Amino acid sequence: MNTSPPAPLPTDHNHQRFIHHALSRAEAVCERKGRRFTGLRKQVLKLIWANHGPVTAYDLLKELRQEKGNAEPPTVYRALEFLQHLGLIHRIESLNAYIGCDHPGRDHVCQFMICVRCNKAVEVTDDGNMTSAIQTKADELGFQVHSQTVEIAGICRSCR
Amino acid sequence: MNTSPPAPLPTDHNHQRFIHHALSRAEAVCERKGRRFTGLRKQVLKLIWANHGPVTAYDLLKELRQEKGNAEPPTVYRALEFLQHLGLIHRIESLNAYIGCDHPGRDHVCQFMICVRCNKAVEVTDDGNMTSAIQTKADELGFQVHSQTVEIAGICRSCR
DNA sequence: GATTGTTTTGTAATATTATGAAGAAATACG
DNA sequence: CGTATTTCTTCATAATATTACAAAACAATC
Repeated sequence: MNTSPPAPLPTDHNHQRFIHHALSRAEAVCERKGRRFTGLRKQVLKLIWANHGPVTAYDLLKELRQEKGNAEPPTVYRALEFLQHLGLIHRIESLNAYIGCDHPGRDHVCQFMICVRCNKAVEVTDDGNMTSAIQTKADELGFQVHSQTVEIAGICRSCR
Repeated sequence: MNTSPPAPLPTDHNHQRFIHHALSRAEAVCERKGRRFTGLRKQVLKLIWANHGPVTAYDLLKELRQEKGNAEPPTVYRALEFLQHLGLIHRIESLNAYIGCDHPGRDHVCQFMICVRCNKAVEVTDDGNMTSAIQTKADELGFQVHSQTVEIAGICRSCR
């Protein structure tokens, strides 16, 4: 008879590794920028990655409460703000939700394809087309770009 | 002595005409689609145009209350939803605000340059570059686009 | 290893944005 | 007309986000 613990699904296992990777990357970023990667911030980032899609601040708040008993909105919002500033997560405006960034570090414009059916969001890496289209328009208008939000809603391949 | 009423500033005058134009355009759209352009909906659309930039639902609620005494959130939100569905206004996700659409009627992707200093938002007409960049990416991913949100934040020419 | 200044976190209160549900009023339509 | 549908009002509540201030943790220096 098999007494070993149930093997985690491969995807879960991968995901665990993925989370771990994200966390060490985050640690490195903080190090480099001289900011503190405190327990709380790490915990919030971990929760964000543990969810497979965009999570709202209040989702995180609930989970945080389960893990550490107490937590109020500012706690979550502050951690989110910190992580966002360091480019470790992105906010998805059209969902009021947050998601981990696949490739923090380099400055990048960030664009999402968001499935209205399964609620997954994938961050798209721009070849430069989108960015240059935006830049061209901005130049025409004499507009100095600070940041951009590109969120495409639709149906993803697996939900079709 | 001059007893005539103070002449409105040209810009205000233009703006009045502009509002009026927007309203009749709206009326036409409703007609064409067989929807009712009720007093309330007209009033809300007028208020949106009367503001020179993006307005929030609760701004509109306040103004509505001043004009007609009573009004509750659902009243405003429903009118907004109606107008949005008909393409007469757009919602700006990053501001939780609404703004009149310059060129309703034809289906169009919609992109905004939003000034973080003066809060004005201008709707940019895409030459197709942006749209095609997005479409290309979507095709790559097998993603079927429903709608897109492109919001560029920065400093506009006159605020530089 | 105490002191001091800075950053981070906790907590309570409140502000802002948005939706649900039930019934009344207005309108369309046979 | 009568009746079906849509729209509007109202009250209630949910969801999202911020302010303000106190306490705790930390880091840097003496």
